[in-house]
Amino acid sequence: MEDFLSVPADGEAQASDRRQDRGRPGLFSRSSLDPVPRARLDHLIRHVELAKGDTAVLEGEGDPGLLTVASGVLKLYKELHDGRRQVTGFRFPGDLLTWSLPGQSSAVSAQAVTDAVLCHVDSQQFREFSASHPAVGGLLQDMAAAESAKLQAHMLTLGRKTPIEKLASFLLEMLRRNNGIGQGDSQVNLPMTRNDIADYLGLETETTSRIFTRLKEEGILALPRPNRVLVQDWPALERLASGGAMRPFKSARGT
Amino acid sequence: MEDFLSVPADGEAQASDRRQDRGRPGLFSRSSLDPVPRARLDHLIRHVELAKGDTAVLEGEGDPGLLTVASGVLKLYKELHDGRRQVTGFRFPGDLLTWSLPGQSSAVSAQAVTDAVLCHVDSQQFREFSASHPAVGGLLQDMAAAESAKLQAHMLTLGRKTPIEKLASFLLEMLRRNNGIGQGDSQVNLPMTRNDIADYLGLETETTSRIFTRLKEEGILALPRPNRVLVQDWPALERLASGGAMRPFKSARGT
DNA sequence: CGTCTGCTTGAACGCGGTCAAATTGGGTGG
DNA sequence: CCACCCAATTTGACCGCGTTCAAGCAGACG
Repeated sequence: MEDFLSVPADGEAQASDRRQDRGRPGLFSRSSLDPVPRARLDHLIRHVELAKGDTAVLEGEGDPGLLTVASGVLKLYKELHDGRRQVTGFRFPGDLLTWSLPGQSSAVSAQAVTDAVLCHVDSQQFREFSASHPAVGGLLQDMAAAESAKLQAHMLTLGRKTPIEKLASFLLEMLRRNNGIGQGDSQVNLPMTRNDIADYLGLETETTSRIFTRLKEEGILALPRPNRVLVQDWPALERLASGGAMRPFKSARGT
Repeated sequence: MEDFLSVPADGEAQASDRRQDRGRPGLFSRSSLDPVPRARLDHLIRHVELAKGDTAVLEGEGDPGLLTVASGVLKLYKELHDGRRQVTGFRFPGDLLTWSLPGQSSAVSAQAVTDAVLCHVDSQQFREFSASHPAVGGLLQDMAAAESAKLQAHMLTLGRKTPIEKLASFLLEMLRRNNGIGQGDSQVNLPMTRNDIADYLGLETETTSRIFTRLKEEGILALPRPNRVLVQDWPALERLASGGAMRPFKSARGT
């Protein structure tokens, strides 16, 4: 049970993201759980190592079971026949990746954005386990409720926000994610490509790029390198994310 | 415990939708559950009657508990400060409306599209109950997984489909919903307004209306009355919904 | 019969998509 | 260490679709 600690250094997140990543690769590592059920649960876990770009789950392929992220970053997505792609979310260490019902196939695909390690429990085994450990079932319920809230918040973003508001919302999401985890507060490393971000926000890559540029010009953020974001005007960013105006696209290079 | 049967006739759905609606107003009425836990569970239920337009849950207001739909139709939605609205889903008899964690406030609002009756269980009581009845907890897990799959499918629609594809997807969703429940197969009554549909699909009312018209002109469906849809070219509709072309908006009145 | 709400239709505009090309930067091998 | 290469990002120019603004229309109800 100590072998989880042999988690490989995460390929992409290197420079900046290796705080929490190593920490506790157990199943619900972020959650409180009594030692006894925790130990029993750990027996059911199998670890899965992924290289950047590897597919962890493929939509329609049967019963991926319960998967959580031990280290690295993954993206969840769905595709249309002609290749149009919607990224439904990014998952970080400690997050629930997916869970399926015994015998059901997966509703989404998941791909590694960086090298990653997952924790896997067979869905049938988990079902049985949670039946005898109500706290664990409750934990999944909690995570499912949080998941549902997140998905719905993102639906508002997808359906009703302007591109600028979308990107602002996305950046805040990422920023908040590692404020809680420490680091220099108003900077993030974005391990995903502009294309991934675009697919997450229902935009095109070019649009996403242009808006990064615009936010930089407005002095709202700085981009030392494309993947490194540094917030310089929090209030402005938050105003944007919640629908607070600014002319829709170009023009008004506000100094 | 027999008093649930006093379910009021559902206001809007009158003409066509009153099959299943009366039936079994219990909590997980559509699901298999042993008689004993079922009876115990029923003790915790309180029924809530809503008139068309009533608000059942308001985003941010605390702990709505576990709510399911006994009869009628509801919409779930989120709003931006300036009034932009995203309908995240419609809920029909037998559906889970929302569930919250003890003490957590709701992530979405819910409003009655028609007169409706809900089943309500306090979240704390439900938590305790499901701890001693694993099957019930599992049921919620199942519904949560189905919920998550639905939300993600709709994210693909919102972010990546064209307006025509969006409407086609929506119509198929509604059609399938009452094919399983019986009725004349290729017709549905849409209890929600064009505006609700638009807010569900991330479009404007006018666009939605124009596309209805276009689908009618193409001979794909008929609209005896605005709220009554009759499918005439099922394959075409399915082709559209899954991303199968047709010039994006006007032109090409294909006879 | 009048009013009101929801639906439909029309016309014009402008944002974001699309196509195309330049530029950057990270990684590799000489 | 530098030169090179390829993928990712950025920038530019143009165009079309969906929104926006503005009337008409139809059915439901008092």
